[in-house]
Amino acid sequence: MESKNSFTEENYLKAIFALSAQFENGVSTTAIAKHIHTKASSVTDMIKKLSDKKLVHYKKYNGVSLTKEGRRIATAIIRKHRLWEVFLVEKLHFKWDEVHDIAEQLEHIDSIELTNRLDSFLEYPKYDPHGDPIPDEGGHFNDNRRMVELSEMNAGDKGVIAGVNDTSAEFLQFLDGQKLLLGTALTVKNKFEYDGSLQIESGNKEFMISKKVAENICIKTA
Amino acid sequence: MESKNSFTEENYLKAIFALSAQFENGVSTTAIAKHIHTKASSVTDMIKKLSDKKLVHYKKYNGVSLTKEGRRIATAIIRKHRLWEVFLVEKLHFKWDEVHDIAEQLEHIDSIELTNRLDSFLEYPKYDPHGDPIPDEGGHFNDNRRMVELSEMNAGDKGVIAGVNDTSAEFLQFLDGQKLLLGTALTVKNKFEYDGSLQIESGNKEFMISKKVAENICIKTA
DNA sequence: AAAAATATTTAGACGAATCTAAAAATCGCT
DNA sequence: AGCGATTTTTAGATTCGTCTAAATATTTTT
Repeated sequence: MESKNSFTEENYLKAIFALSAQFENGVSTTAIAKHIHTKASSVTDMIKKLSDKKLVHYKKYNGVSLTKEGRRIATAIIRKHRLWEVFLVEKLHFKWDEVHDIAEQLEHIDSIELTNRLDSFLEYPKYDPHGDPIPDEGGHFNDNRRMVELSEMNAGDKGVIAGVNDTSAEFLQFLDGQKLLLGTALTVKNKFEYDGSLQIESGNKEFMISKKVAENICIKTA
Repeated sequence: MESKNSFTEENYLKAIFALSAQFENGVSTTAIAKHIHTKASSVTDMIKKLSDKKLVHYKKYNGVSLTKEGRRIATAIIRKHRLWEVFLVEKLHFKWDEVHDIAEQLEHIDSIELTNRLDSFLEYPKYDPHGDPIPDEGGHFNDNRRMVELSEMNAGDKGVIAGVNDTSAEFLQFLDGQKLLLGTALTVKNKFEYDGSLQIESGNKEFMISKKVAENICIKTA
């Protein structure tokens, strides 16, 4: 029996999933609070509810992690979010930095049939417009690519922009202004060790990128 | 300043709009309660809130009607609902009787830009798969369709059942048995001139209708 | 190892949306 | 006009998600 989780519960599960990548041994209350812009006490309350529903493992003062069922729900939401992003960019011609807020709403639409038909309509895309892999119906992320941060690359290396670590509107607009779009091919011409900045060639232009920016650009390398 | 109405508020506004067609001089509390499957006391509470927000006109014991702003919001939701229904049927190949529940969710997605791009993607449809007119961005329903008797239609014509000439119990029961209800969309597949009978497709079924029956069914056609 | 700083949980309250039960107003009928 | 039936509103309780403030546990520093 599907008991129909609220949007709020789904957002907590999604946040815990996202943070689980960084905090391997249980996600902290404050990390979640920061991530969803709420207070630690609210997080504790919600975690208790999710724990009662057996969607998270929880022991007081010990951090939280998803159960199998919790992970299933979280990946289903991510699948929906990313499929809708593909739809918005490829069919409705939104720019890839405009779609997040809308997808954030669409991801909660509850219909497995809809999700699978959307997947088919979009011809089973493997990656969303930000370069993030789209899990299959079973929740599996099949990403065979080698992704490195631009900051890890060296002079002479080539690659294609396939994602970002910072998804804030400011950063995305900055990239857009620099014409650093997804799928943009680039070559590292030079790396300056004293401040970690990189000289980049893309298309016919050359320009400098700071270490901080380079750490937030993910490159798919051959 | 858009103050962001809750899903619940939006559903009340939609219900009041729908019921306003029948109950010309103010919609009753119980009518709304029946329509949204809730209790009259809940309706009274919500109406007070909507009245405070100036979305409905309300005087105790006197029924309720939409203000200009309330009507604007209601038609915007109907516009979204019907556009999404077109998307689900035409692009994702749902059948027209499967889409209501999903559209009921999608209609609350908050993005004017999304709605207008969807409209454009669908090539500005005038009617939804149930034959109901889709209002424009200004909330105007431009329904130019004529009412004709089914017997006047020809092969290839599409329309929606909008009335009957014969109101006898026998005839209405016959229609009910054939699932030819008000609002049912249908297509004329073939017309046989020697007896005036028609081959009709409705939903996923096909069947024959005699000239006599066809003369008593009124169709709204584009 | 004790004190200070930080993280987490508890306690208590609030607004939203709902319900039940009861009171008040209106309607319908003779 | 008045009485009963129906409709509508009020009063009070409940659940959900949130908050602040205070209490408790853990971690860091000295």
